[in-house]
Amino acid sequence: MMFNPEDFQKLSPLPREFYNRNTVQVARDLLGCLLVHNSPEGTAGGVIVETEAYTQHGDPACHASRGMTPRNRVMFGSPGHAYVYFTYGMHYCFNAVTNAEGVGDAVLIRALQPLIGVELMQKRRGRERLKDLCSGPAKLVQALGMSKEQNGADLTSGPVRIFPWWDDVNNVVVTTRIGIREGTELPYRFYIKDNPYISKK
DNA sequence: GACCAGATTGTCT
DNA sequence: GACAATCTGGTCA
Repeated sequence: MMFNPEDFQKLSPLPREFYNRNTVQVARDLLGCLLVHNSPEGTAGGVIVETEAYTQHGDPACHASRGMTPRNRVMFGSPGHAYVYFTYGMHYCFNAVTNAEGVGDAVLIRALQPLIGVELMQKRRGRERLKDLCSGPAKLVQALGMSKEQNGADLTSGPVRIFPWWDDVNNVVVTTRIGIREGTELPYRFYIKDNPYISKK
């Protein structure tokens, strides 16, 4: 597919008001949006096809559920910023901070459909198949070349941005979240039905 | 396909 | 000291 990375630079990123809403709603609405990272190595990105909501109130799986710590402090900051955390001794995961400032909510981006900078993502991942590039929260962070450097980045004006992309996202599946021990009963995971690039059924 | 062990270290109790 | 919003490569079917 032909694609000029300059093209979407002219689009308007999702405004801060988009993120300053109910977190579960934002998680649903982020499906079909385009996540892009502009790095010195080049530009890479893809369409969001899987998300999970984490809410500070009534959600024990949320990093912010037991109050502010050095790690989770950006979750309590202004919405529309990146929360990138390190886990399992080797992986990073990317979230968008949501809801009002001071609340402590975020949406975990779990999978992308690769679209921009595919060659660069293949190189970073050491994998050829498109399905192996962004089909998991730590995979997509690696493919996009992100790390703790992007923690706290402004998604409306920084090197990491999210744009409206697909107009009508239908066939959204709502289910329970993956890889957590508490809060497993909450229906906070969203993915696009039959999309081949999600992490797991 | 399903299931499982191992990797590896920042973070919090 | 225990654990973690994961991934990979192995086994078995």
